[in-house]
Amino acid sequence: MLIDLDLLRAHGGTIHTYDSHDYIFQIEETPRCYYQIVSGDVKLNYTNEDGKELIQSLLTKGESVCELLLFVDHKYPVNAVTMSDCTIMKVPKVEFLHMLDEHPRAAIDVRTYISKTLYQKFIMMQNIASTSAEERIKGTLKYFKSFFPDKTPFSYEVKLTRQQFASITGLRTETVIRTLKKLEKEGFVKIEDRKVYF
DNA sequence: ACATTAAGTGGTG
DNA sequence: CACCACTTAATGT
Repeated sequence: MLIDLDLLRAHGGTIHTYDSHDYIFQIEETPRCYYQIVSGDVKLNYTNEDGKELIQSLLTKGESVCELLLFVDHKYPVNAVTMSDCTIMKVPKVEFLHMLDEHPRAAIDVRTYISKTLYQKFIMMQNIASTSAEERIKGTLKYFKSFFPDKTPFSYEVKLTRQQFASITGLRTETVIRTLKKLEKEGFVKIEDRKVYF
């Protein structure tokens, strides 16, 4: 949990519930609130000029949603879409900023969180900049698993659908499917009941 | 049982 | 690889 819920509540925070596939905010909207996921999964996405969805990042409980936009004067560059039923703590921007002034600990946590996610962005950018689909997928798998404590082979199950995986790597779902099968033959991943283990 | 979504296959450019 | 067409498997109501 990035910031204690009671602290957020004490600064104007309120709980909101969303159904799966709801928009928390959309591209071009002006950021006015801090959002912290209490439960559920959220994706940040946008549609490219070809009409293809590209996922910028995946967020889960405890994380905040595009909080960095509260520190700069820009509109949202992505949509925030729920991927499941969600409950989210929402705090008005002004009160959130006041809270950071009054609680250095929270300010440090936010700074650390932003740094961490920015670092992850660097890693993903390098993965996606790879020329071959195989390297992109390998890199993305390693990236995902890096967040899990169990480092033993095939201990990590990819929870994403092939389609979502494609939207993250910028590849076609057919390419993801075929490459994944190729990686299975190479022993890089294991596939059981259509589930991918790495 | 029927509709919908995801996985998988073949073939073309 | 992307893109298109289509089949098969899995899920949902």
